[in-house]
Amino acid sequence: MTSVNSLPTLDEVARVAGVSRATASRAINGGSRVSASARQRVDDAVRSLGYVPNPAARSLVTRRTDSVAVIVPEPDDRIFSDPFFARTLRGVDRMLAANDLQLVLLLATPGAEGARTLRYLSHRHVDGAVVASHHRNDGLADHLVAIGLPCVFVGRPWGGDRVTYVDVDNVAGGREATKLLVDRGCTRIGTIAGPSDMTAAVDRLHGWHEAMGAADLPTEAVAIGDFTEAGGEAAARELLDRHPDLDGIAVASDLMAAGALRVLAETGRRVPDDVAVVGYDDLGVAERTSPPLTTVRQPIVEMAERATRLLLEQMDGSAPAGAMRVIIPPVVVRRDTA
Amino acid sequence: MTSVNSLPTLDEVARVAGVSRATASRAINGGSRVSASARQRVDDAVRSLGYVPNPAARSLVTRRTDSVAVIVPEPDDRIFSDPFFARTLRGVDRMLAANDLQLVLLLATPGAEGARTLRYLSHRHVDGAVVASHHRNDGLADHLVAIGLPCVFVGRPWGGDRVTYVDVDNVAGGREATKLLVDRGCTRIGTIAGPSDMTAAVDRLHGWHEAMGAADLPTEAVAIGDFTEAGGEAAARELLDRHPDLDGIAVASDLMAAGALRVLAETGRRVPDDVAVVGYDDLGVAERTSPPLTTVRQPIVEMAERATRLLLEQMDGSAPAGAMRVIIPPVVVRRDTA
DNA sequence: CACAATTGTGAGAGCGCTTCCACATTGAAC
DNA sequence: GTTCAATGTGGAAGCGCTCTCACAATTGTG
Repeated sequence: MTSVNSLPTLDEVARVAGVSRATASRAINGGSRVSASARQRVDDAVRSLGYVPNPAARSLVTRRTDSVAVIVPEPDDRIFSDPFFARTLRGVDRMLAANDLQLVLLLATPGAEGARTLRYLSHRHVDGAVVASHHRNDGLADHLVAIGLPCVFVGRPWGGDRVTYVDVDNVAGGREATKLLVDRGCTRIGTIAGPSDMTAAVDRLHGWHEAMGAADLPTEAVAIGDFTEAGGEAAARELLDRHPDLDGIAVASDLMAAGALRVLAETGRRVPDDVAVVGYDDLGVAERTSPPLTTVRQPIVEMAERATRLLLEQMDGSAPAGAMRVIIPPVVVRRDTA
Repeated sequence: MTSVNSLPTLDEVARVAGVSRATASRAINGGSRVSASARQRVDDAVRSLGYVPNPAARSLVTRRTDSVAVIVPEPDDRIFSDPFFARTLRGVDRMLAANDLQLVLLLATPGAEGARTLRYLSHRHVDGAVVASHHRNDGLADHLVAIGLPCVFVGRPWGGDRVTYVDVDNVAGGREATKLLVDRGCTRIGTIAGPSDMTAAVDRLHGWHEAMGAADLPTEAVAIGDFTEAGGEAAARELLDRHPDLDGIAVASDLMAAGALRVLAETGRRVPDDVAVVGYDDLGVAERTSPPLTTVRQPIVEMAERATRLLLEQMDGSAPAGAMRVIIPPVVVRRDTA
């Protein structure tokens, strides 16, 4: 009951329960091979002493820490605005909680800070890692493979077949989104792509090119944004400046699309009549734009859960040897902008 | 160099360096009382073996874990939309990183899940805790005090003088915001308050009452929102329904204010000419509403950093005995809605 | 030149826990 | 009644590290 100084140890529990430390340990850890009466006495002792096992001592011998890192290698500003991260965290946490594992969040700003993250991982402070969204050349995948830490990426990583990952089929998503514009009769279709150091952005742009090629349409109208609303605004402005006659835009994220919609409204273009727009993500933003955004759904929470499940399999050794990949088909969500 | 199976231990480092384990340990831990040559040999050995200390073993003897929990006891949906959490995380992480501490994120959904969080904390998996935004009756403050874990709250906790916290003066903030409306000549001023189980919401409402009382204005027009945009929308609708003649609204958060602005636009009211609006938070949302929102700034990142600094003092014993509180004065930010 | 103070070092005792092993007990099988 | 497995139990060996303590080697002081 007293909480100051030196918490009760397993020895004390054993003494109070009148059993050996070994038996007490077994009783506490789901123990098989413990008589009902012993277990009962141990339980009582635990309760009356307020005993809680010392995780350091335990993990010293079990070689497990029962915690998992979520690594978010992202420049600060995006974390604030993008619903992506929060949802990823939620999906992972939900899965971990169900397995009595703790989530350790690593906010890995690139550069010198990144070294800190790598160091932490090397120390085997965690049993595994989920990497949320990573950029080219951050070396994370390589490092994780090198130290042999179980890990899963949410979103296709660069140099991708060495690690397990879960992703939406972004090429197909980009293609479908663009096709929607083609099918409604648009002929001058531009795109606002994401930063070219992220696979999701590259893949969606690739999909756009595929659809444009299939429809025999020109592919000059490309602008790059940074997945933020402000970035989308700037990109839209640039795009419309260069191609004032666009009648359709495929945007690589809803947040950017929201920015683009604002520019379209400002410049007196009606959506979708003058310019049709398709976004990407459908994480809550798309429902709130005006008009509500037609978009491609990324089931982030589900992806995160799936990824975490794969990680758990790696951690308990039940996963097959190589790197696995799970590709989820995209779903187009029709609202009012296309 | 090999990474599979059994990492190198301190013993091996010592052997390779030709010193005792004790000396190796000293050399590695900023050691005083180690000759330059010994230190050099140990450093070389560490490098060549790729040695990293085992944190479990270390914390077993030092009784420190070098990690700090951030507890976010919040229903899921808010975490996604509110910039508050991301910024808090960033402030805390920045401070922890500077002190070589790790951030362990505890997403504590209430109820059964809450028990998991409490259990984790009892286990002394962390050296301290920062609690981000807490609700009445979650018992967190009591529990933390009971187990004697160093902790700091960001935002005034319920039953507040038992734990250290950092907060903006929300009463003053609510008062100033309302006064702004009074001073510009509004006489029929309503408010959209936050949920009454959060101190920030209660305090801001209190400030509103103070300002209204001082100006001798009626205080019937109160609606309650949940700090989300959708909640603000609903509350605004209700408020205008009951009091169609309002000429000013003090809203307890920018997100809710954004919802309210939309309702005002929909119902054909001009802002600020017909109805003036003041928000609260200024975390990026306020700049993007149309028109841009006059609001009260909460310097969240700074608060989080301050809180973390206080926590660190508690952890290293340099803090004074009792519970401390830091109250930051609010700053009104004028834009176009009032 | 004797003595004390300082510095660097290694032996060894734990930190609190899990788990292997050996040793009773017991009950079933023949 | 003997033989064997199954079942509980405790002793004891670590897990990898830090840190106290005793001791040797060095330096400084009178």
